[in-house]
Amino acid sequence: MSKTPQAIRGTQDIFGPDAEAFAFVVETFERVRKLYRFRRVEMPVFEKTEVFSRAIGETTDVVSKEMYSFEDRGGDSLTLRPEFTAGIARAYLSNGWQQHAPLKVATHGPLFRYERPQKGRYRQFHQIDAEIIGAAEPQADVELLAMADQLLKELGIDGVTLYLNTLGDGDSREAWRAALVEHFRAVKDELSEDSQERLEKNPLRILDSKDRRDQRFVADAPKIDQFLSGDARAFFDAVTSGLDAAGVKWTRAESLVRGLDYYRHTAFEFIPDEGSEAASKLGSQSTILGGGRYDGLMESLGGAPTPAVGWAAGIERLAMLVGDRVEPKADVIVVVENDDLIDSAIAAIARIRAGGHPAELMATGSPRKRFDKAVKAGANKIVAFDMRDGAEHVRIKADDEETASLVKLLG
RNA sequence: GCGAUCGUAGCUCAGUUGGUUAGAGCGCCGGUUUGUGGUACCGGAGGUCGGGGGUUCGAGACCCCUCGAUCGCCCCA
Repeated sequence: MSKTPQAIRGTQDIFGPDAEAFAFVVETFERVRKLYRFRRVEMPVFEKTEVFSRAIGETTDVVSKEMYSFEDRGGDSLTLRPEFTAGIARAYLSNGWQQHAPLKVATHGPLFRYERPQKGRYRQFHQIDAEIIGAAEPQADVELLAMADQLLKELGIDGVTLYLNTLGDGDSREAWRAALVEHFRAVKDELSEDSQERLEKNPLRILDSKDRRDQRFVADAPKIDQFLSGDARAFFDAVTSGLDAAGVKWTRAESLVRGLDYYRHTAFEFIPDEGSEAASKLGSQSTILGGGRYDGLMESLGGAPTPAVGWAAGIERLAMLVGDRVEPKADVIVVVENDDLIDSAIAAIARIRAGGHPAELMATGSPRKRFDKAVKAGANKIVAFDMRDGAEHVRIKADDEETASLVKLLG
């Protein structure tokens, strides 16, 4: 038994270039979110278990086997949030945020899912999230997708395609689902074991099965388009024409479905193109940003029918795609080459930092090697304190203009 | 939850069919050298070989268990 405790499986200690990439994703999201006028919200990390079980659906994998649920000291069943949407919906209802509708909100933070860890999949992971609540218009879907598209562009991520589908309204979705069950039940024995199970729990999922045995029957499976009501079709057409107008490229994916029960109408995922650099960085975790419309969710939490759309993206997955970000170098390094001058150096670096320059003090280790360490650290401005002829001597290594401004700063 | 591969200094790795005191490079610390500079040389610290058990005269290596990482399935962001 080793004496130092190990980190919990599936958690990460993010440091160095990885932490810089993580911060870059969050900072870029914050900037883009303001561009689209989404308001910032902070949400609890845990909720009553029923918030998730009712909103997401009892039969989903997330609820039935991936939640971190526990009883608190008062005997209530609580759950560490496995996603943002259900908690935001609960907050919308319990705080009377209807008065702000249509409400555009954004947040980010940790989520928890008890899954087998893999590259790009963790038990504590982090998402950025954007929601528009109380907006029934297809323009809301368009705005949300335009924001996602711009975010990915500003992160410098390319080789990614937006796949778009509609699940229709509640009636369309149910009719389609029933037809799918009928279609696949006829050939049940020839389906993969996984899909035979999906037939009962989540028949839509059979459509994106990777198993060859299933794919034979997927090709001629009923299409959602056959079941779309006139309104549902008009809604989807409005979304796609809005995307075209916004300059957002998209691809129709008829078999794209979402795992959670609450989705209606628009469903979408941003997925790296096969064979692209992005795809190889992500391994088998292909979706980097996904979401859709969830008009039925509020009712499952006891609220009035409320239309809403949202998406979430995994920060770790995005960070893998933006690549290593170098930690910024110090603007100025103050080197103490003689320990008697430490106080002079402390006074100097205080002024430099007050002047707005990121600065580092180099005053440990062999005095003779400190200057070399400063040079090696890559600072372009170095202020060195040393004794020369029995008196304090300050040397500045920088170009002339910078030297002048440093001299002024140091008085 | 299922299947597979892998765990040796801080990092990247070597370590012969099982055989003395487990090594190298980089990094770190110290000394000398250089002295408007990222040099060179010398020295040092740092490993219960992921953890536990077993086989053996002897295990870093072989076997079992366990923990973790990675890859695929499932699921998802």
